[in-house]
Amino acid sequence: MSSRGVRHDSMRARNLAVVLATIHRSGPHTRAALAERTGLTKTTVSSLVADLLEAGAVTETGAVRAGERGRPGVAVSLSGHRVAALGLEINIDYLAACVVDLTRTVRVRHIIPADNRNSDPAVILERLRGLAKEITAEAAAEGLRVIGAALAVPGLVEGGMLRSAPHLGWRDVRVADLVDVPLEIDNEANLAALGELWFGPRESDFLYVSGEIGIGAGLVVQGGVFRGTYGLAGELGHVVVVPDGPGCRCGGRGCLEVYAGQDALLGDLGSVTELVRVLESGDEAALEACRRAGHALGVALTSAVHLLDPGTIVLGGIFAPLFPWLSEPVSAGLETRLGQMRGAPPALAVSSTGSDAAVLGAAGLVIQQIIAEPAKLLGL
Amino acid sequence: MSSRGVRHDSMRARNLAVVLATIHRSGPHTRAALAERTGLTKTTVSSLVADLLEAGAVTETGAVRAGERGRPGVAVSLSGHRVAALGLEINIDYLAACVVDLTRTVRVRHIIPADNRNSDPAVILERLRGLAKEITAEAAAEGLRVIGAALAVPGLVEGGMLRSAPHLGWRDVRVADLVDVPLEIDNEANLAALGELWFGPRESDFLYVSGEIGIGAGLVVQGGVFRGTYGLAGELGHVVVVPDGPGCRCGGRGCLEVYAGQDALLGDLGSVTELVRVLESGDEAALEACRRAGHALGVALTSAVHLLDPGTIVLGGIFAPLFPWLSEPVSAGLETRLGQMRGAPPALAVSSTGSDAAVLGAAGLVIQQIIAEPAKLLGL
DNA sequence: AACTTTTAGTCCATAATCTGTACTTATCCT
DNA sequence: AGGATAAGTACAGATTATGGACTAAAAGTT
Repeated sequence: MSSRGVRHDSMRARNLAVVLATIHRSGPHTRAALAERTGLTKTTVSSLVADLLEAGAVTETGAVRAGERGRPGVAVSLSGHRVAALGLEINIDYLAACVVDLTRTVRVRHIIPADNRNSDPAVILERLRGLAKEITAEAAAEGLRVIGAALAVPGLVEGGMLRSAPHLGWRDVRVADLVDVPLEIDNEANLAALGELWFGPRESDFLYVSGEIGIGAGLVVQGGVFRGTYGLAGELGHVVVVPDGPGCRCGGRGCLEVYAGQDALLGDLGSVTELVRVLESGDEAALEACRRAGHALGVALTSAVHLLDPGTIVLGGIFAPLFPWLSEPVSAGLETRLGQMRGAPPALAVSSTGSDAAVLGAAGLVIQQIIAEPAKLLGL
Repeated sequence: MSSRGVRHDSMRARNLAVVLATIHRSGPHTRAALAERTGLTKTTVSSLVADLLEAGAVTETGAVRAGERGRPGVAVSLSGHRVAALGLEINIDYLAACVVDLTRTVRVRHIIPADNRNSDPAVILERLRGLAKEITAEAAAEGLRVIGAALAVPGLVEGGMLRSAPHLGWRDVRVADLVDVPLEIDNEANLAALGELWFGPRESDFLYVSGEIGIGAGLVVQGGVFRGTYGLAGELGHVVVVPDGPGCRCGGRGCLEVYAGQDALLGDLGSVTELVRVLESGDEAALEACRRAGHALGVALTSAVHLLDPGTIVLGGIFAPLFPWLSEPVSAGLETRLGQMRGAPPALAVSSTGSDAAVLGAAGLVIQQIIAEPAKLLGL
């Protein structure tokens, strides 16, 4: 709730953002079409587009004939040639980075396998800094200037600081000076949700369920992630499934994570790939684990639907490859439990962005910021 | 997400709103203080304040000395003398209406007891129309012009239409032409949450839990109510407490409502007042019912806290008079279950607005709109 | 082939609004 | 009484959007 007044310069900044956002949301437009949609005059739009062209945010991409007669307009599209966003991720067993241009095209991508459990933050961050430098240079070779970055971490983030990442064994780590552009830090599940929004087929509001070692969720509302008062919202993994169930590492009992976390699903198996293999061969213990997890997910998601009212539920992370075995029990659970309360339960979908969701979402967050505040980030 | 461009008139409209909102949030200000806080110049603020004075939204209320020396400034405060908001409520056993001025002072208030269960919408709405007319006239006698209204109903609202109100026995009722000013309709729990925000001691984000026959909740985030994709968010009453518990009227099993709804709490007793009396006399069955309800609330709220991350939890409706008996088991449940996950569980508080919360919140919603868009609603 | 219609985009004078400096007003301090 | 300090106002100037006139480019019409 900005309580700052609007001045001439912020009026123009806002109008630049409106034009850019319109192109971003609805594809290439002629200046005339932009004027129509934004309610601004053709003159004003021309002037705004001129600034955006100069800043390299948009390009003119040939003539389009609007109706049958009249002078054809010139389509103005987002430019993939000048500015770009850097996405970074620290996870349990890898470091990842990608550079994405304004058209949401992934231009460069790197993943370094690593065992980051109980690691020294300084060492890992130094390695990540190197990776960022390298990938920024590769982007520069393609003519792209990275103007912002975001970092996804598997833990709780508050005030730009990593408060705790149990699986990394990190506490209160300040991430600064990693790159020489503005850097955002956010939770893996939140950014994976944005990844699904920006690089998947989603259009509207949805709840992204991120199955990793823990289970997180990111609720996307009106193009942004709902974070709650302290940024701790979306902890689906600790929603209560059985009030007197087995103890959970969080101190609670019968949390979803106990039934559907990676450890519960894998049992003795070493990896999700392996689990999928034995599921395909019809292994009864594995099938039963999936049924149990699906049932628990159905219960927790029922509570989540009642509280959050998402339009769609997207299963991601390790739940994505397991979707064929989870989908049935989860949607059955939702259907019988939600029953009379609403027309139909939210649609259940599988994530399309795979394990890249979080890095991609990190880059997407930056692109979102560029489009929301072009004047600030493009130096207009 | 407005995609409309900013023009000169919308710039001014925004600045009027910024000034008014600053006074509303932080009390009377001199023009100089407003300039400081909004980032606008003194000149601009003077001009904006002049318009707001003329529209009757603010008044000058005497001199204030800022520092030690210098000319004293003139405090500009919200005016309670010209414009007002109408709050309306249809509930199971009464109709209510109130007129509130911009200073949040309740100027007129009426409650008509009535048995609205399984009633004819047309009849009740006609009665409400009469009540609205009457109270508007009484406000006019005090010099107040009602410029907007909102209606609280115990049911699901979608697209300005009452989809279903099970306890009234209403379905798909269109409420139009009830009054001759713009009318909003919303769910009782959502508006009660706003009532707590506007007329209670709350400042920041909180989850308002509304105990009535059903149990609803309204999450207040950044001054507004979080509604979800279809406006169905906050159905705390059907969060799963025991996955295989007793069936609920919603079709699910073991919902919170089964354990902590009015029916479960009252047992054979006729009213909450009566329940309080027997609790005070130490009736063991009643105490046990409260403990059970408190335990169930603790479980459901744990899930809610993990998903929504509210700063505070406010118990309202019938939970308010029962707070002395519920507070202990609820906060114990939250504390042990949330344990390691966050610093401390959200504070647990009792609602101060009593059974008026929803009507008051309805009026508060209108005032919120006046303050957010003064140019539109005051005709500037 | 020339003329008309239609739509896109630009030019330029005008209008709306905010800014900044100078000025007036009101109070306290010495 | 004179000076210092802060609030509020006046007015010229700056910024940005508007609106109508103009140019540009295409298709239809005669």
